Amino acid sequence: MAAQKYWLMKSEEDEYSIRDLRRDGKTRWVGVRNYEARNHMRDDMSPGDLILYYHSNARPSGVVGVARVASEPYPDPTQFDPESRYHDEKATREEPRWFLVDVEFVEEFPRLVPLKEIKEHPALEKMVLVRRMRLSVQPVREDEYRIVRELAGADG
DNA sequence: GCCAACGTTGGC
DNA sequence: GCCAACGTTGGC
Repeated sequence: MAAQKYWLMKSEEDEYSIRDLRRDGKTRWVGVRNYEARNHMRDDMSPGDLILYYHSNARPSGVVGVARVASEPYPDPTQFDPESRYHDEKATREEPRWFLVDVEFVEEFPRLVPLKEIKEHPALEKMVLVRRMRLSVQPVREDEYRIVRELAGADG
């Protein structure tokens, strides 16, 4: 049994919020078009990994809940679809460029943990979220995951 | 809506 | 392979 892994994934609140994920139960994480984010999904994610769900472009932005990786990585079908906003004309089915995983709802926190609070927390200063802007899929350490959940007032 | 950060593209 | 131009992310 492999060690439990943790991630943080960003979604614009207006685009696909944690309420949308709760309603749907599960969704394809389509539209990631950044290589580093893709590599995390394609190379390192496994079913059962836990995800801090982050609302960007929100008021305020922050971590709002937990989701779980619910599939093995596979090619993002929107890259092949000329009608999609995520279409990539350089991608082929023989050589897909973009990969994703399915993500399922686990919990919405009693309260949002604002980015500001994460930035100011001494034990969270090494979080990728704090150190790197503009990375929508990123690894999280177990202690960071635990602290964020505590800040959110989540049970367990 | 503004704009800084920063990843990607393409000319050379 | 460098790097300027460009486009996007995402906080505020």
